[in-house]
Amino acid sequence: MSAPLWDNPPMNTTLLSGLNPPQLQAVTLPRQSALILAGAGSGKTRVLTTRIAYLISTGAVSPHGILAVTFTNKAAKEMVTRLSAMLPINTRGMWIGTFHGLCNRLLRAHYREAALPQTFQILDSGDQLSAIKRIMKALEIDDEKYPPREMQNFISGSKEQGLRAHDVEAFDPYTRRKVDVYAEYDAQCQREGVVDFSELLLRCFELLSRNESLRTHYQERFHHILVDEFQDTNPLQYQWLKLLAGQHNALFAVGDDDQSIYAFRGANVGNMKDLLRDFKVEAVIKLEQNYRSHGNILDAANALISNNRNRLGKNLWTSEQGGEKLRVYEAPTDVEEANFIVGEIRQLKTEGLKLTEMALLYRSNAQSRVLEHALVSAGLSYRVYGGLRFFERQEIKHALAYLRLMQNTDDDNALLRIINYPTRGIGARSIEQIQDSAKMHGTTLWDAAARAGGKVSAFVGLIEAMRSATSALPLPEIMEHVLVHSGLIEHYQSEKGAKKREAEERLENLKELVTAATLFVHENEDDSLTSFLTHASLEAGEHQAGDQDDALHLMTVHAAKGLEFNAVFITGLEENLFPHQNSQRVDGGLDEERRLMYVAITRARRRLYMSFAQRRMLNGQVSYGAPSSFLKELPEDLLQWLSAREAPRNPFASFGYSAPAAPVQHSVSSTGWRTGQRVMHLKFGEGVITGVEGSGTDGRVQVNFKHAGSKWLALEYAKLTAL
DNA sequence: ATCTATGGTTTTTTT
DNA sequence: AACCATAGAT
Repeated sequence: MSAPLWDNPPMNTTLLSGLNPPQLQAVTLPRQSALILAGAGSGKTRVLTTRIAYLISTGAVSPHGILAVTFTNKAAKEMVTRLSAMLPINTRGMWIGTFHGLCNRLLRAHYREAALPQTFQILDSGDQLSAIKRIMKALEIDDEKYPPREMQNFISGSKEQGLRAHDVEAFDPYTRRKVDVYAEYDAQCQREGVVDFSELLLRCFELLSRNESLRTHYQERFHHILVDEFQDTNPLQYQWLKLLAGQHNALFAVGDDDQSIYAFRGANVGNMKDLLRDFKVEAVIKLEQNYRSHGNILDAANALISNNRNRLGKNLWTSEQGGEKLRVYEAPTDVEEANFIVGEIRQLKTEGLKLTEMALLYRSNAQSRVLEHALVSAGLSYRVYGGLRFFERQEIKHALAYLRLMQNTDDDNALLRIINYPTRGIGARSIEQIQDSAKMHGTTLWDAAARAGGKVSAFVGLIEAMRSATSALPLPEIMEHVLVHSGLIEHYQSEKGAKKREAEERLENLKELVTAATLFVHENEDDSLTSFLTHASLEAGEHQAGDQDDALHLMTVHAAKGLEFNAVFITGLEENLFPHQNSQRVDGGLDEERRLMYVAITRARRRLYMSFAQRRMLNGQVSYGAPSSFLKELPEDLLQWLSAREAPRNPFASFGYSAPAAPVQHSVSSTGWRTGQRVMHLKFGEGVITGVEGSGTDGRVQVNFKHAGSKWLALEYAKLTAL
């Protein structure tokens, strides 16, 4: 253990300074279970990390005795970073991580007891779905009647409740069939030595509940368990925590019921009330002072969330009263909404606000397209968070599948993915034969393939050759070898025509994969292939380069939780989009959407824009939407409408309320040009109007050209064509 | 066996 | 608009 730092606790002056009374109370609480109700922007992360630092530096516990759980890798990383800044300790060996990451760690350490192969691999949701499809085909189940996606939700959902197939109550034949698939799926995963996300948790839970000595060992070790975003825990996670806490340990849970936005994934806010009961919690501390947002923003958020029932009750306040009003903009179309936003961003930029200080939020990933397009035309740099992650790209998954198969030949999923990619003359017919043979002999596909001849045995030979050629190589070189000898590189290089560009990007990504491997080897003690593959599954999205650039943040509202920005744009505030249509089918769905809106609003420190469009492209066709009902739930006197309300273009739509007309911004000026208009110039080429001055032919316009940059042009001379 | 065209379906949010 | 699965063409 590290030297006792608790001889001279300097934290009373530095560590604890600046905490408000409830924060201080939470941080210095004696060892007992507690629930900290921490509102948005109330210093939740600070309290959590400071408490850990406090416990360690006062000698209450050694770093070894702490278990800190978060939901995202980002949050875990943040905690570690802050902690190392507060304390001169090595955070490396500490158990700080996500539920999935920690369970993985535990299962790796006790793989035998958990009945898993040492190098078990993790299926991401895509892998899981294809595994399920495979099972369904084998069981000859009609995928019209049983959509694979639904099956996936059923299986994951059951696991998140802590239910194995035989635990699920099936009263009707329909459900019984699903249970069959669940059971068969689990058996298949076991055969192949793979686990899905929820299996990590369930397997870990079962391991601890069955194995008393192991359970006791960890219970005695983790004297203090701290959980972030407790409102997002599902029943299984809660049971897992209970198990580790045992009778004697303290569970320090931090959460905000108003920010519970993952019920669709099995999260159960009810866990907060259960915690109070199960742990006989006496310390409920509310952090209600918000240090983030101006008063108007907070007032709007509070007004909105007050429409929800069954809240634990919290009153968020700030000493920063007032501030700007919330700006609301109604655009005719999604494209014009995007152009408006671009205009505002430019303005904010000239006022000195950095792009990184601004965020563009939307309800669903598909909405980023239009926004991105406008940003590209305007030459503004941005960064999309979430969406398709690096390790989820098909070329990356293909490359990794080779590695997985090389390491674990039982992995049928991996084999099927690459046996004919790139194409090597093994078609559907051959694959079927292999599957039949495997079934008949009761072996894995790999063994069946090894028995076959011709092209199939050539494939088997290829994998084996790669394995022996790379067995002694460091990770990045293994990677390179596989990329070349699998034929992936050549395959993408030979792509031409329409797919050329796409293939080039894929090649770039493959190169990037080698870089990622190199980086991984440098940063991790355990630089084994298994470890890297685990990293790829568990931290698929964390791979973000160029964070230091001044770039705008684009992300879903979900992804924005926990973040804050000086200026925030909430876009697509239309009924059926936000709140989302599908939420109406679910019990309590609207309340969850409202909490989501609450999260969105409370991301903003100073300025908040909310916009919507009368018309937008949705699923490939034009749709007309009414303004989001959430806008009506915001106090009118906190809002500033930026657009005059035009008559709705849709004769069938009638928006039930009107707002005071405000000066129109970005309207067509007397020059005949308006900002956001795409134009063509004979010499400079394509561009977008970003500013208009003067009137008639005396005026001039500012155009940002794709290639020639930004220029002011006198209308009298410049020949501009509208695009 | 593989490529291409077609048509039907789809997307909410994610560790 | 993009993705997928399947049928038909090569």
